[in-house]
Amino acid sequence: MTLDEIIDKIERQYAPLSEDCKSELIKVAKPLMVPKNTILVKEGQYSNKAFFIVKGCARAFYLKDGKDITDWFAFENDFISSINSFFSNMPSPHYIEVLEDAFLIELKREDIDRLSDQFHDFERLNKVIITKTMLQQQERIVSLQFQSSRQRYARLIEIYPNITQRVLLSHIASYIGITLETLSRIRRPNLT
Amino acid sequence: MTLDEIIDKIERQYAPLSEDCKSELIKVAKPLMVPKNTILVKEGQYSNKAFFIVKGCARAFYLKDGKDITDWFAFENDFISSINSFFSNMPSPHYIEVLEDAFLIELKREDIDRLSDQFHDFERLNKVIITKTMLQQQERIVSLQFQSSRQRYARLIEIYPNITQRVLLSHIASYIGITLETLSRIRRPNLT
DNA sequence: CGAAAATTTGATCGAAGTCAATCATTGTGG
DNA sequence: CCACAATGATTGACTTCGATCAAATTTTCG
Repeated sequence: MTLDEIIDKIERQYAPLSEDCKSELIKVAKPLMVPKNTILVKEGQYSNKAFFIVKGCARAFYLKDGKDITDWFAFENDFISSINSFFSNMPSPHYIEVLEDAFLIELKREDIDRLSDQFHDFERLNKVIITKTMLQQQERIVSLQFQSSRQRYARLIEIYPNITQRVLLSHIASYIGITLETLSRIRRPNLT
Repeated sequence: MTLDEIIDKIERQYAPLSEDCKSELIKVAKPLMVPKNTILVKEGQYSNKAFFIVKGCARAFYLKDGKDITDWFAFENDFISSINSFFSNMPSPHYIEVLEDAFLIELKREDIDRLSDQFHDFERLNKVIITKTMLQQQERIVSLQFQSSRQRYARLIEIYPNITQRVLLSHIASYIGITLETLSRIRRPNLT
């Protein structure tokens, strides 16, 4: 898949870009093939990179009292970054880990900011991506606030039907705010 | 406080605007004085309005199985809208209620969209506001996912030191995902 | 194949929920 | 301007969901 085709995909998924903007974007978009288990961003690092996932998947997680807690999953056509570091310029509380051999596009914040200043189109693309993220987070807050662990798991499966084939249950468990053991019990053949 | 002064405030708080953009914005910004307890948006309504709070405060909440659950607080210099309705064009799952006699600025989505198309500046302002919201939500997710109810309450007080004087405890309780009774116990003079 | 990693299962515990009653504060009509 | 009704907050008793600790079992992969 060429960079042109990938950018087309991004445009279809999010918002269109002018030809000028696209040719500038191509100059700074860095294709990246990375094997499973690669750590893209480490805790404590100032990460000014965002990754678009062409193929594969990744997660953001952090270590809280030695426990590994997944905070975000990203699959094909999603972006992932260390949200706090990228947007607030803080040392990243997150790690970002690639979960399957992946094909990514890396973008630096300085390039994103420059293109956003230069092209109204690109600013809009940016806004659309952030808005989508915000809406996903909104749904997640509602889920964490009022749904039982069963309901949260059911909802995750609704959104990502085959997620269990792609990521470890322990990652899913911490993502929906429960322990691995509880998730295992939830998944057990019904004993009504 | 004049509309000009308010727009200055928004610029300082979020992002600057060109003179052209500001004069267009003034044409569509609608000042609004509303008394305490006013419902600005009702559940089921398609709301295409966002409100900037000059003075006073408001909350977004919804009714889940008859229970009133607060999903968002907004104070001076904050924006509030029915997030799903405004951004995804769905019937609003939320109510928006004014909690103190308030001075608001109402903006319609069609105007916001038009100004965003017309002025790169305004698109950026938009993006900055949405980004800020997204980062707040991020913090809230982390809080709901890993902190005890005590920690969540302490954190809320850190962010809004005098919130308890401005909103009901029942609203605070549901916002941090606990019952009113649990909040009451948390607040009780320490019994270590 | 065999060791390490991932998942399941079991037993017990604790934080927060529910239900119910009481206390405190607020605001309105006589 | 007080009385008392309505609303808001606290407290108590009991229950429940999911956490923790501890194996046992299954899967993955070198």
